Amino acid sequence: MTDTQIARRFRQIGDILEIKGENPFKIKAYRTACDTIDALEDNLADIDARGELQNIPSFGPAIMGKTREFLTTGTCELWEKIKSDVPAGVIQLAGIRGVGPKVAAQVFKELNVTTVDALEIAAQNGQLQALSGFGAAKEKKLLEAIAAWRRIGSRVPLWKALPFAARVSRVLLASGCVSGVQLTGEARRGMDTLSCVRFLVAGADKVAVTKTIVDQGWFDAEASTLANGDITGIIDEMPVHFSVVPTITGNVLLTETGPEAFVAWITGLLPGGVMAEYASEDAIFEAAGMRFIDPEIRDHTEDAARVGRGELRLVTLSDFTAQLHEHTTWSDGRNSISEMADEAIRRGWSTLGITDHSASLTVARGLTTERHIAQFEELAPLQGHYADQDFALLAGLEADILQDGSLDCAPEILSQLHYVVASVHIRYKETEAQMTDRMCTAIAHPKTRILGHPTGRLLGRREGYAVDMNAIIDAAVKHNVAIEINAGPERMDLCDAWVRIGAGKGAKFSINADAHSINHFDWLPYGLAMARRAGLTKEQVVNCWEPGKLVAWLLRI
DNA sequence: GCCGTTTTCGGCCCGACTGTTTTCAGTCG
Repeated sequence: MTDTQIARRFRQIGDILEIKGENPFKIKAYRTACDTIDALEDNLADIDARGELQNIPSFGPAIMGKTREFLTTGTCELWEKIKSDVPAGVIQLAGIRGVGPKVAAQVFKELNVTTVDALEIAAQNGQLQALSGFGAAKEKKLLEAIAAWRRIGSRVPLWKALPFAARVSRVLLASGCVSGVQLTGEARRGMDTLSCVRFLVAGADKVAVTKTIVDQGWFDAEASTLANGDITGIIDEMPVHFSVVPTITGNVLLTETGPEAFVAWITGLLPGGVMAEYASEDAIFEAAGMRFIDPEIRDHTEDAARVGRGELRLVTLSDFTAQLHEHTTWSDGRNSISEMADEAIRRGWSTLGITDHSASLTVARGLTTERHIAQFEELAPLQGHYADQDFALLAGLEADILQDGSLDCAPEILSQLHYVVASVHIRYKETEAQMTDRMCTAIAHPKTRILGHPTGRLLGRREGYAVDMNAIIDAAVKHNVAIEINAGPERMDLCDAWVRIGAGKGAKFSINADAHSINHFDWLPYGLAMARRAGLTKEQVVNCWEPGKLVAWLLRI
């Protein structure tokens, strides 16, 4: 078995055990094993040959033993025992909001429901009301949840595609017959969700490359090889397309990246209006009399043209001077204040705002007034220490926007803070009018400088709350509050379409990793993707401003 | 299941919300 197949088996074992009602921590252990294997640099067989399996974090005796069974026999005792206990469709049911493992198991056992379609029909026919714990209201909500699941599930979130792409690159490049791997299409253009994950794979021996791809055991079912040698199929429920080419030329890369309208436009600017063979994309743009046009802006030809003419420069990672929305061990973060600050310095930033959760978010150990005072006592000497290094450590707070729109923080604490990131975490299910009022009230608070993850969406999991985003943007502009582009991979919130509208209304933005550990700063490209697709420049992003200007703005000086 | 260790076994995210129930189970953040 390949490592990918072994990882997949561990995930399937976890899924089945969950429906069977096993110990949740055991389930988590199998899922962790899957993620660990996916992230391994080396392959399992080599690691085992060196006798180093036990050195892999999250590998204990049980996972290690089953890994060896998979490596030597292609299966394991536990898998053979449980694999036919729960149909795959039942596991899928648990992905619907409001349906968890218990309900999935219940409808499977009592109604023999094994697919989402069957569950929908059962709900439409009122069959679920016969089950204990079900009533008309729950049945109605379930039908809505299934509709939402269909909307959400129809596209692949970028956060799911990128780690997969990294694995594809690593494995294919190590195979010996592949000379280059490039992610193209919507993913290269930085879209938050994709209709298909597309790759260009280069290799002199096309037959060998194709065989290598198919033999990895990635595909959920049989992959299809098209007439031109391309391979398509479903991997981990993602539509995936591999274009196999001898070398990755500029014209192939440009065409595969798309979109079609952009390719047609740039082709029209080329000599003779024809796309000839170019070694690189740079060569194409040069021939068209343009500078390099970033993939993220290619969906908007007018902006793309401005980039090409050198009139628009999109914000980039190196433009950041600050991060303004960060958590530490004071709430639900994994690193201390000084660890976060040291990391910020290492990354070349000059300002870091510490914004732990507020008291009402008890799950995340939000700061009570007493603990806030204690945090100030820790912060004060650190601020002096870092000031000596020309680094500003700011006392902030991610304050919950309470139901009445007030900030979740005592006035005596609020007055001591440098600024507040105001976010909605609780009571999502208000009407649009209520939520809009609530958020506009929070935006109007003088301490609020950033509106955190404005829509509350979670890609692939949850649609945002109902809110009038036009009214929110107007309020943010009026009160000089920056709208966050949260770079959490599952959030990418605000989305590019609204960022574009906001920018048109003169809004400011703040791109934040919402980091809960020093590694989470690596997420910034997800937020940048939204900003760059919307055509933002560094002037429109407050945490790209020079430190003096930024701090003055934060403090409303 | 794994982990950390008082090297043997308890802790591991826990409380709010919802729709059911008639005191609670399941889901979610």
